[in-house]
Amino acid sequence: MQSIKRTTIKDVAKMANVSPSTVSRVISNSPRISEETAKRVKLCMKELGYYPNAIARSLASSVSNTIGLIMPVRPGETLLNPFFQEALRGIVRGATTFSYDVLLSTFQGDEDEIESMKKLISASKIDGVILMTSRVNDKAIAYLTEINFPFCVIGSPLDEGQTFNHVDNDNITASYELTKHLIQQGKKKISIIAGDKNMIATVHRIKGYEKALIEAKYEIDENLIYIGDFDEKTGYIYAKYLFDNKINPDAILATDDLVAFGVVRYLLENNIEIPNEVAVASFNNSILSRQFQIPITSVDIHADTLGEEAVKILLENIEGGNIKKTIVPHTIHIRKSSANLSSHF
Amino acid sequence: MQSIKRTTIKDVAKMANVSPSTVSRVISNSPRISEETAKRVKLCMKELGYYPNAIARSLASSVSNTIGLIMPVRPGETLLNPFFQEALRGIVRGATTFSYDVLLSTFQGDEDEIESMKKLISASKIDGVILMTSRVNDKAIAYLTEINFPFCVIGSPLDEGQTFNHVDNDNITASYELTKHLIQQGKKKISIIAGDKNMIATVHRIKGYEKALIEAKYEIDENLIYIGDFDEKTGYIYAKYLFDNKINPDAILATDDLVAFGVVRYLLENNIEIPNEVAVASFNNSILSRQFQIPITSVDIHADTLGEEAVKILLENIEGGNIKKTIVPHTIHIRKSSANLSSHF
DNA sequence: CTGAAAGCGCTTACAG
DNA sequence: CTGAAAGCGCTTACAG
Repeated sequence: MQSIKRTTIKDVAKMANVSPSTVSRVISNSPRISEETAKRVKLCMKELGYYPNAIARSLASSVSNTIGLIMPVRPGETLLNPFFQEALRGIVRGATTFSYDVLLSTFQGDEDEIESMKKLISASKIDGVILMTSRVNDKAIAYLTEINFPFCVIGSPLDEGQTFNHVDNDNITASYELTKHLIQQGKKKISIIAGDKNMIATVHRIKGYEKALIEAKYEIDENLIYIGDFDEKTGYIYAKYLFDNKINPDAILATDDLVAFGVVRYLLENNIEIPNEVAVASFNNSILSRQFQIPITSVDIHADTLGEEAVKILLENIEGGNIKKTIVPHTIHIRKSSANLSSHF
Repeated sequence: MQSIKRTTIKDVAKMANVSPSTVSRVISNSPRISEETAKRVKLCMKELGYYPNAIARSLASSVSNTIGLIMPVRPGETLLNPFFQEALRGIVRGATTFSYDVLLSTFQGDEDEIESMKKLISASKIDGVILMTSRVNDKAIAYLTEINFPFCVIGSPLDEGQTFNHVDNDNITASYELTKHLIQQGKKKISIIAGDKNMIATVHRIKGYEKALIEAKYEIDENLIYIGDFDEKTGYIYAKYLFDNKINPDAILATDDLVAFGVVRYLLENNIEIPNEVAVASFNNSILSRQFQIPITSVDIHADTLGEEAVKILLENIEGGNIKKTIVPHTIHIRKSSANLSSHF
């Protein structure tokens, strides 16, 4: 098909008896074109089956109408978490609304993160970037800020000192409320098993947990706080550790459903009764948390909304808007893993 | 940052005292450049922090190094199915291996499917397309074949008559084996609840089911065959229908885990014992099928491998290769929903 | 092995 | 309201 001559703006111009400039203006809906001319040109475009070449347009105008999605470190892993899938759904929905495409770009194996980003941006394939996470001392955020390239983070700055476009939940409050719920269930020894310690979300969720403990005048015990990865294994391993070492908490807060699944699996295997002996609660409200062997109390962070809002903020930024943030409200779903429910919630 | 003059091939040429053509050849590793020159040019590129502009390159060479991923009809729905997530993972992995990016493009709301595709291809943003499904009388496949644009389908032709690049499981055999397993469990009245009837996978899975019944000299009963959507609701509704109307099967085969979840939910709510009264089996082996309230027997179709293989075939096709197909072997996981297991499988 | 020149298909000041 | 011309940053025959 490469051999077939493609229809260009020139063909349309010739047929409509106008200049290519005029056709170009019709395509971009320039107001400076007479209605009559516009109508005629549009007719010719349809007649010829003409569609604009986005690449040529990009080169001439430095606009690609494409959002870059950068996945942290290992794409395989990220893509496994249901959170990503949800967020992606929102991003695609948002992008579609505004006629943008989404480019999934990943870091080549051993390449340096910033190097990959430079390459991607210099390639001119994207107008802006959405980062799926924010980390402590995030290099990607620092770099994008430095070169002043439009971006929006799904996540938050560590504290108020730093400012950049972002959408997030109020993770501190969500975790605080979840912990408080466990306290209200009469739990006295609440452990937290968290994912990746470099993620701001992890830091915030631990903070909220501690805030609730302090408020209830519970002691903050280092033996109850564990940090691993965002996976089942982490949950299983630390749950096992807690009981092997007779630390015996009566509640475990996991910072991600996947972690909670590992925790529950350990508890079930060891015939530890949920929620009476040990209550479990977690984050993300993936379909699994609802349908799990034991339905798990979980915070719905509305990842799809986060994704959609991130697109909105990014596009405003591309248009020249100021730095913005959006906080998406969370919803806590209490289920059997943390409460003796009489009926279905 | 728009104001900052970007480093171009000309700057590198000037610094290295060669022509832009030479720099271009160094970038593309042309063998016709002396090692010495290449080395010098590369040094200058690094010095200047030069990265090639992929858009300009695309326009000049008609190659974008980007794969388009076209999602069927409603992006929101597709993205919900774990199959998609798995396949996407494989696609991204495959694309990364060959230094390709992945463009997620979706059909605008009410636009005609082919119209959207024409627009996307004319835009020159992609070198080839991966289609996530194959359907009966698939218009997208027909169109891409007609214009001879490189593509690969995750799915199969309806029969041997049609040929196009594709990767798939042997769905007929997988479904045949799964049904046979239910028969071997002593089940006499096996119902099948299938997703979207326009999908080739659905057609093939029903075919495999019927093949097993015929072989076992069971009657093929229209009252046992139901077709809906790829969702929980479909499973729930038809399970309810089966029992409300006293059809009372002793096994239900679902063509997707999501459908099976609906089936199981109905059975549990109505205190129908699994697997003794009714056995359940399904497809896709999503994490949920393992961890569900009752672990569900499911066929692992290895969607991530399907995605990765689709990329390989597509790239070969872009390079001018012939039409190919790859069949990825499936794995059946027998779980408690269909068999009384003494130990964990 | 290297360079000059044309061209990829658009956009956009500038001029009228 | 419209057009001629330059330019976006590359690639690639063609010539040497």
